Amino acid sequence: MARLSDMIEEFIKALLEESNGQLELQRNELADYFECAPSQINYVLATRFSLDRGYYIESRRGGGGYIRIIRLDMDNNDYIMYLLKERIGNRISQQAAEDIIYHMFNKGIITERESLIMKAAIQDKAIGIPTSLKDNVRASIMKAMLTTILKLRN
Amino acid sequence: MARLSDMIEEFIKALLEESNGQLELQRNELADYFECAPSQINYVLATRFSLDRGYYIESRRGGGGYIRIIRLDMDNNDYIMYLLKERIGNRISQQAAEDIIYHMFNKGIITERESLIMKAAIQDKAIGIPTSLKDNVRASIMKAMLTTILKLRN
DNA sequence: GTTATTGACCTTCTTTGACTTTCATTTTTA
DNA sequence: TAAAAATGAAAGTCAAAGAAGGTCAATAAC
Repeated sequence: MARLSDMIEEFIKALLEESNGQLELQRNELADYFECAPSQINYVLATRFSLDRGYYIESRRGGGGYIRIIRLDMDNNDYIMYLLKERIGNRISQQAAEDIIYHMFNKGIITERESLIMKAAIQDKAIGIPTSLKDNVRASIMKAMLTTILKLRN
Repeated sequence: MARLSDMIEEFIKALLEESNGQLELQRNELADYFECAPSQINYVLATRFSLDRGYYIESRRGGGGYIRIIRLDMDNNDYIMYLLKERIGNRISQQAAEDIIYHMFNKGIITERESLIMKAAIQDKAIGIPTSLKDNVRASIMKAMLTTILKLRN
């Protein structure tokens, strides 16, 4: 017997196929359809549609809420995926982050303006908390920005 | 599902477009038109036409009352200076920061891509430290990015 | 022993309605 | 007839209900 998670995964992938790699769905609706707990959907999204696997998820709560799933083009984004999955872990120094940003600009992944804005955001001075945590916060901000860029390049 | 709030927002924005950035309306009339509670209009004004998003509201009660919505139009450099020197102090919430970024995009100070990168950098999730400090770090990052943008413009 | 499933509880955003305040107009009243 | 009171016509406020999605830990299945 096929596992529920797998069935939901297949279902979503079929929808993504039909809809050109981007779709919006209602969590409760989908849970109803599969007669499962709504949180089952979150489980499937977390395990099968993670960033690692090349998907980006955004959602909104409240009336008119939704879950949006975006399939990322991994092939054309090797470098960013490498940065997210391997290069940047829990911590990164300002110098290393700047080098990465500079490199992205050189490769034409981001504009010069974008590179300057990003550099501003990851400066020691901007983060301004005890040094022990700075590199952690920087890594986290850096990954958030990179993830957004990944989405943009789709 | 289309949210009522969004429909009302769009409607008002269209009216503003037609009327050169300033308009007067009757709360009850608009509520009638959308068949909703009058206070729904207040909700839309508070969430979508806030100062941070670049609108100013005045109103008058009683017979012949009205609500006036004014789209603010400040010189872009002045606006950034205002943000740096007055609006953003030591702390700022994610919502307020997002509203400001949205407004800057609307005014053409930054591109959409830049706005998304900036939003990524100031998310709660990206900053990821004790809540008590988040707003401080966000204010600091926000100001660093704005300072860079200001430089770019001169 | 890892992967799935469920359910209880939480957070966010929207919508509604009851009650309040303000202002203009009309009606009383000294 | 001028001040005061009543009336009605707005808009404002706030809390509760409703409508989503999120989290996490306990169990179940493999």
